[in-house]
Amino acid sequence: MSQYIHVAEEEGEEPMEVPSEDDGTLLLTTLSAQFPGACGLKYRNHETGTLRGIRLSDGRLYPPDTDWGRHLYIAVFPKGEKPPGTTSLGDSSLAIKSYKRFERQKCSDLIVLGLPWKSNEEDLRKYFQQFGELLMVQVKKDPKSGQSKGFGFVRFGEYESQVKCMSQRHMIDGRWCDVRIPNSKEGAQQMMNRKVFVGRCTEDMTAEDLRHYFSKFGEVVDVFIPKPFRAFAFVSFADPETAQTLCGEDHIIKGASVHISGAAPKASEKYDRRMVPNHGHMAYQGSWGPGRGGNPNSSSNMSVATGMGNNMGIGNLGLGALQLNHAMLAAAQAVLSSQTGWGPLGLTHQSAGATTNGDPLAAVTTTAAPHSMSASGGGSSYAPAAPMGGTGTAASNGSVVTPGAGATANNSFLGWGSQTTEMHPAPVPQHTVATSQIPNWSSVPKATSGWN
DNA sequence: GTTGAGCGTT
Repeated sequence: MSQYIHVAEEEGEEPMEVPSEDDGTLLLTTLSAQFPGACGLKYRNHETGTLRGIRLSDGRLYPPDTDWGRHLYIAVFPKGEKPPGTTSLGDSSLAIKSYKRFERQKCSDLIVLGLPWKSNEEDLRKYFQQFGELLMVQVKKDPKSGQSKGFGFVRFGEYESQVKCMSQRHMIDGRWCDVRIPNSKEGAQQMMNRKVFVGRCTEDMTAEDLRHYFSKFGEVVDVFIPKPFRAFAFVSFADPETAQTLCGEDHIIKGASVHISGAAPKASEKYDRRMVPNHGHMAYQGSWGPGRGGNPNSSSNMSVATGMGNNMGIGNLGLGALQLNHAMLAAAQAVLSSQTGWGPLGLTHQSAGATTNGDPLAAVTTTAAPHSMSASGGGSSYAPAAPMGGTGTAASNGSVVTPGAGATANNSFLGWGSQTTEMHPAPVPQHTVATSQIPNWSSVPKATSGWN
């Protein structure tokens, strides 16, 4: 049962409506798309006068009662920090720019899919500058004919712009277009520094145990425990800073001392294809789930296989620590090579359960009203990559309109059917799109971990 | 001059 939840950045400030999912939960990604950096929700309990926290699990916020009611919820930010200044994301202020979180979260190139053949780089720039400063705009073309291939790339100067841009679909020159993180090395790299390797795990540590333990340090977006038991795990955080802070530390979990280090193999400081076995087959392929973002692996291994229980003593005691570490490193490399961060290949290790989405980088699940752009007067095919104009705002672009305001809109975004210009008065909630875009994971080549 | 899921000559 989906509903709109009133959320404000602070008590007394203007609330914004954010939509819940059909199951009544609110995706953290939905929240963070509107409140970048937010890690939770709270509200004032008028019976006690105190603030009450909202339960967060697996990237989902759960309603305090049977539903969210009419409470005014307050976005919670890490360590009490919040972006100073503005409450809305409409303007990219310097204040927000200085907010730590945005310094850590780097922009990546974004692929724009579904462009009209006629759209050129100038068209793209005109449209996308409403989200913020653009550092790059490209329309991929056939070298000979100059004809557009129907997709392109953009890059924003500020992460805030990127998040905002990815939280919706886009009407560009009469077609609905999608903006996604490309399946590139860069994306995998960005994910890598959010993931830590947890060595010396014991078999009684479940994914839930690890998630619960590490949530003390920051939002955990994924826990991966290889099966069968291999005495290590991977924990991924929403904030790379959290992961990096933990690196090198020893922690006691369930009475055992685990060691935390970077998930990327130390042999290669920079993640490099040449270091990865089987790279020819699936390096980076599908590192980012097409269409919906999120993590196919997320919390899908809440139970740990116990088939190798009898071997535990051997692994922990019989072998020397160095050997074990080597074994763990080798296993970790094997797992990483087949996972490449967050690839669908992870599903070969564990069951494909419900996915969560705690990753603002891949936040495409929000339901913000799509913007649209009427066909602006055709310009030249090639727009020089360009004067980085000032930070554009929606208001500065007269050609930007919203469907709700009677602009050209259609319902063809329900599928990739005809992109007609049929008028449609009320846009359908966007989250209906996400489910229609869940890819067919089974089409992905199978990986070999090297340990099985 | 057609087409509509995808992933970038640098």
